[in-house]
Amino acid sequence: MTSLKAACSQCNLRELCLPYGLSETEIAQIDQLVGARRKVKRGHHLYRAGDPFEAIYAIKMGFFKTDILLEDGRDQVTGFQMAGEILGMDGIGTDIHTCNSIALEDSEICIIPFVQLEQLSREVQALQRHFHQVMSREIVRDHGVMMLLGTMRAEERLAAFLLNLSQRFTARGYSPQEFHLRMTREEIGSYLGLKLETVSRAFSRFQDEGLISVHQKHIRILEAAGLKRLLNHQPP
Amino acid sequence: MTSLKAACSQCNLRELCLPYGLSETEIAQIDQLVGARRKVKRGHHLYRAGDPFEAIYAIKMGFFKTDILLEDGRDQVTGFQMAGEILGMDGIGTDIHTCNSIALEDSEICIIPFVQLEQLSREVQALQRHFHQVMSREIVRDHGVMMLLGTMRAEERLAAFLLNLSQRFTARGYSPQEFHLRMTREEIGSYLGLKLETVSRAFSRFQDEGLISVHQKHIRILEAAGLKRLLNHQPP
DNA sequence: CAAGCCGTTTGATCTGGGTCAATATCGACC
DNA sequence: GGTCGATATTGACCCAGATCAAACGGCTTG
Repeated sequence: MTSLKAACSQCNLRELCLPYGLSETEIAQIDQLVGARRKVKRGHHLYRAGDPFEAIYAIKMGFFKTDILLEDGRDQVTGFQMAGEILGMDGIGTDIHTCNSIALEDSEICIIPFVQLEQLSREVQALQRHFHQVMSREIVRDHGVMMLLGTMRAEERLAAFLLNLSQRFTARGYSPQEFHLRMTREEIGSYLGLKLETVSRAFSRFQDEGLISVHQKHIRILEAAGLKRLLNHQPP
Repeated sequence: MTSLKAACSQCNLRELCLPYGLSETEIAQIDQLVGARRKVKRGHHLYRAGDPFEAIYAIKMGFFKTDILLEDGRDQVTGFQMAGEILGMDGIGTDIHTCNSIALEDSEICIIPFVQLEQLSREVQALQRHFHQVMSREIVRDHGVMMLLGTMRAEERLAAFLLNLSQRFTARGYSPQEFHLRMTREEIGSYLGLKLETVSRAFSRFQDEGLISVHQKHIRILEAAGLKRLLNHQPP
């Protein structure tokens, strides 16, 4: 575990991340707060369900998934997180993490000790506000996933998933059309409530229809409008 | 709209609600904060998707559902809320509510203006802490629903739903075995990602197996252990 | 570069829950 | 107390996606 001192003030993600909307002087205060950086190798846990909760984490670079494991062995991926996004808020409620957070590629995160975050957000109103917004957005995102799992058919789910990834990559300065998936078909399936074969078939069908091109984990979106059309169309 | 002054200090829900864990003097401060009570008649909205966000709401008495409506007409119930629970946190992220909140029976809520809540929680650490816990628990609850929608079969979903309701009624001093559902089969189905016929059939099957007795909206749990067994069993 | 091992694709078949339809029951309102 | 619309139950049939199975491609590793 390497630990460089983090510095939000130097970070090009600050407009996507926790410091969003803060003034220069306020960001300087956050620099104090953010403890250290930590590297997490691909496949390693950032935290596990059951771990005591001490901090939330901002992704400096890399890609994560969170999942929940039931006693009977079934598991569910609850989210994929990329640079600038916040991990660990599941632990605040009970002081114990309730899911696992696993790096899908070699990653680096900033540790934000929670006691100090609360302390500072009692002093810096804009920070308090923004932290509440981050939590609320997580709730709204989860509602979106519930919608997806509860009402959409397989192809709609995958289309929604691809468009969501595309949009998030775009916000980070990458191409909206072209990206490579960090997760396996099985992980996508778990997130979308589908089996990996169904995910694979849906990819193939999208490709046949000329909406995307797929080669393994490499995705190119050829016709975003076609994917969007899938979403707003009622199932038969 | 009737508006009585609320008084957390007098409220028998305070140990379930926002004031949880606060001292007498701190609760007195909350009394200042909580604006007014408001009655919401059965079938009426507390707020709608698109409404500007101004306050969160604590349910004083009654029963609510939240739902999301897609442009194409599909909708999904995202939750059912009962006395002592908090509504409206979906609006914090964007300053606009993202779902509808509808009373399923004549209800009464306490209005907690959000600006003032943030103000006071900058001063009262225990309040800040608890509010963060409430939000985090909402996230964890949503993960549970994702798990349910993503990995469970129809009967498991319904069993989980009944046990969850039972547990929440118990926490409010009602019978764990006997309660009446405030929502229709269709609303249960929407929440659980099932059609109303499937919900109805699952109820009938539970009744045939002697696990519960159902008469319309009246439920009596006869063998909670049997329902729990359904949950921890892997699907074939 | 051969051997293995994942991860992925594709085909064939099966099934849980959706769909469609008919009937039953309840509660609200004249 | 009778009518009507909303809610619930039950049956018959069907299909999207699961399951089972086989083969393939791209890596890592010796």
